[in-house]
Amino acid sequence: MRYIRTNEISAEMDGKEVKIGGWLQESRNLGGISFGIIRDRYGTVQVTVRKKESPDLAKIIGEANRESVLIVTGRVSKSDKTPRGFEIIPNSIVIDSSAQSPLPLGVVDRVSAELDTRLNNRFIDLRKENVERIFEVKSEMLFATRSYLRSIGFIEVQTPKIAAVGAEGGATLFKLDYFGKTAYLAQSPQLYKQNLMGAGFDKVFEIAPAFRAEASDTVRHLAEFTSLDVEMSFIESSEDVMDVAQGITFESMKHLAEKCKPLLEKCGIEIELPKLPFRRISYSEAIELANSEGAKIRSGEDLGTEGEKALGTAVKSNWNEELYFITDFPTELKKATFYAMRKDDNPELTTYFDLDFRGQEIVSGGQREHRLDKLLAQMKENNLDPERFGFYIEAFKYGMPPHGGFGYGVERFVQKLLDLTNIREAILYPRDRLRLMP
RNA sequence: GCCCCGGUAGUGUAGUGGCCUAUCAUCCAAGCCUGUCGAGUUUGGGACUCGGGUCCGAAUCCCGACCGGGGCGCCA
Repeated sequence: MRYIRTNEISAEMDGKEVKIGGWLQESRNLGGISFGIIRDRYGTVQVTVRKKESPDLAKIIGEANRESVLIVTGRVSKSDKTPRGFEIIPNSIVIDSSAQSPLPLGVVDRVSAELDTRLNNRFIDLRKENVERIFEVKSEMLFATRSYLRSIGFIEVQTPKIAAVGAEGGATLFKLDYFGKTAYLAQSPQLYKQNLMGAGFDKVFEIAPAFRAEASDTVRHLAEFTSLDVEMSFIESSEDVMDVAQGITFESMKHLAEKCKPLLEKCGIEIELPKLPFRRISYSEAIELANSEGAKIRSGEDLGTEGEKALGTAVKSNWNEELYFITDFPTELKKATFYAMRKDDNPELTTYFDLDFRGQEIVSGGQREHRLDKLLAQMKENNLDPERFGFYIEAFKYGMPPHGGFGYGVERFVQKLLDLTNIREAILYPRDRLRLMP
């Protein structure tokens, strides 16, 4: 007999024999009757045992520790005394895999646990319905993203995660021994996806881990995160690139709002689709807006965390919007981004933008400098040796189209969308400065 | 890297030098109750991170170690 999932059973199946497997969420032992609640990823069902009729089965339910895996075969019985309108009257209950007691973490206890405790026991934490849902949302978001990008002609690629050079300096690179040579974990597919523009792959995207050895210990940083990278050729300006970042965001939200209603209901959130196009706010306007909400940022200064948050508040109160671009970043602030194209008519400004969601950066990108002489000059400003970037530079010598792209923080999007206080909740097994296990 | 803060049963907490034989909830165990569904009810169980110090006396004060949380810088 094949297993049936809890969501596949209904009151209409009254009388039918079924086999279910799941975790014993709780058992209630009353005078002459016992209830066992069996849970799988889809929900719960109640198994009801009358002690007089089945003393042996009542004993098994009573003896099984919470969270043990039970296999129950029995008959579906229509009942108006249960929330789902039916229950299972078992003819067999097997404790297939017993759970030790006490549990390191309760799945349905009426006390919360600290994130650290939860992460230390992540496999149990993930049994919680509201925790598991986060990853369903993430999965749906990536599904919608792939569908959208493919529908507008992008192909999905995979670039190396072990590399000899990083895109931005060495401070944030994880060093590793590569057959006696020094290599690094990729902090970004930046150089490779640009290289692919030279190869003629005019629209590519990649969804892959990126590694940052930043000593950033915050609720929005991870040492390993999922980077959604896009790169595209023959663009007129960074506006073309922004449209795609906007499209991914919008289509993901639309997919969730329209195709995943039960999931969103379970998450307790409602998605209000953002207006298109997303508001474009220039860097200098952003400072004024942030300052109007109490930030104290001088012109030319970086917005900083405080400024970003204040800007989010300002945009919300002025226009009731939560997704917006910050454009025209000053060259002074993007100096380290040697591949960023500066505006031809005003070299003090770059073509770079951020996409912020409720006061937090989730996307960063822009048009790249594809003209070799300018690129080399910008590398020189950063004291970077082009020799070290061999394969990257070579591609610019043999026909490189105008192009641009961005990096999109998948966990950051999920975090903001679901209003999670810590980004670690948006990744199964977070890696941060202190955590390498599990 | 810098700045703040914390570590008490399995989980989450109360506790600011003697009233601590350490609070409450959850949890666990046993009992009662034929329909629970945050079940109810009775009884019971379980903890001061480690090392040093101050003091008549330390969960409480000091030092160190280890572990963790938040903020900033930076970024996705």
